[in-house]
Amino acid sequence: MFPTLNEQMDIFRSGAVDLLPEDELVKKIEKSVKTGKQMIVKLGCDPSRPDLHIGHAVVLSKMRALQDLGHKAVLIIGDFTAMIGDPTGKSKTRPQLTLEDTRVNGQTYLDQATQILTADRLEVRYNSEWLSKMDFNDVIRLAANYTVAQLLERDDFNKRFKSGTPISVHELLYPLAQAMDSVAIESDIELGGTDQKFNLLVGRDIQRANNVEPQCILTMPILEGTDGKEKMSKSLDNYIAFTDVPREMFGKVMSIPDELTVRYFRYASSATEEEIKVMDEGLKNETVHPRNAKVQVAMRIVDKYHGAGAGQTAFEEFERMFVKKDVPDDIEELTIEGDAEQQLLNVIASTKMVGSKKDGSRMIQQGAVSVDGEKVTDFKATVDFSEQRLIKVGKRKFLKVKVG
RNA sequence: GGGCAGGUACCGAAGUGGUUAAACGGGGCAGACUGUAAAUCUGCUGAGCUACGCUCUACGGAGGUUCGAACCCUUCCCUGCCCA
Repeated sequence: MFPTLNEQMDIFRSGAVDLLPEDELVKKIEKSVKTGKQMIVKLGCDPSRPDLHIGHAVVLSKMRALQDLGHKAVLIIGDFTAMIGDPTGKSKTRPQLTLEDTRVNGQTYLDQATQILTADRLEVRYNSEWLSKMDFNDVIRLAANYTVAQLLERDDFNKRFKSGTPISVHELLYPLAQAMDSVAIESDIELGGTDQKFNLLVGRDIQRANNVEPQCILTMPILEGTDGKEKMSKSLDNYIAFTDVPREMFGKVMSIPDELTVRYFRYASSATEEEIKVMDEGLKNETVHPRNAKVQVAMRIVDKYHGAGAGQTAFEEFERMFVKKDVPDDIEELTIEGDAEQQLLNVIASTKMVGSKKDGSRMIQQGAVSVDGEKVTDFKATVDFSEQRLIKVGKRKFLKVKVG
């Protein structure tokens, strides 16, 4: 019923950065094949910011691949740990959320994650289920399993400690809380980004201390954001969200630095190893134009989230908009109240096309605003809105407005 | 508990009584350019006002001194370091 060991190992290894300890994993797989019992694959997620981007998809796709092998995926929604606020990669402590907030976010997260995961062989657990039941005794017993020096090995804590940035005690508890998740569900393997390596490894120690067979860990690369420098994250605004409309998604992929094209192809689209190889070689020996390669990647990514064919449409629209400097065809239309003749500044401010009136007047003076293709530079100008007018602010903001 | 150093706009960081909506850097936005929303160059970057000037809000919080405070004083809160 399960594929053979070698076939499975190929899937496990593909694209992974760390797979530790490999010999333990081999034993687990052998046991699973022999007994016909599925392995428990854990993935923890942080519902404090539930908008998934394609960086998250790297790990989720791996999870999906393991589901397809026949293993059981357990998605842990860290509603309890989100109240602590995972300090990962942050120089500052995150805001703490209420349990209620995290529940709502958890559902949103789940809705998006299931775009990649299959509902078969999927179990969703909230970690407040067991963490909220622990009393102070339990916490002390848990904390006794780890030393401060061990926790300070974690890169993030280490940096903060050395630079004198505050670390609260509750943050130190975060890896331990997460490790308790592994105890609770008795996971065989836990997935995560490379930034989670430390946390995942803590899981092994805490499982062992609780007489649970230690999990293996599998880490996937962290995808760079569209700026090509930092990791993709919402706070850096260099992300491509699952929910981005095709046009946005396509454009954002086009904006990544050329060197990242193949990486995005491998980790963000569903390309096969063969396809990746072809593109990589084509770019290296210059038989493939970098732009065309990127277009291909962009189309594949759009297809992945918006269905086959969506990429092609997005591409055509992109061409029209940027290469031919034309306007897109699905512009939002808005009907406003009042007189036919209205001040343009008021209109763009009230429709949120600009941040404030002050901001809007700056935009107009900079020549960033046009009406029906005519640039407007007088911020006191009025426009007759009895007919529908096409307003453009900056490069990408369009709105059709008329008085109704 | 004691000592020292700090808390400035989205972030980092100057400024230590008036010419400070606050230097500079990063980020963001816009314009030009580009295969690209990359790179580069240039400009803008608190808000309101029918407005090239005026008003309001702002330098951890609250008071105070002063004609006038981010800058001085009091007090409170927060952070780091050292000693105990």
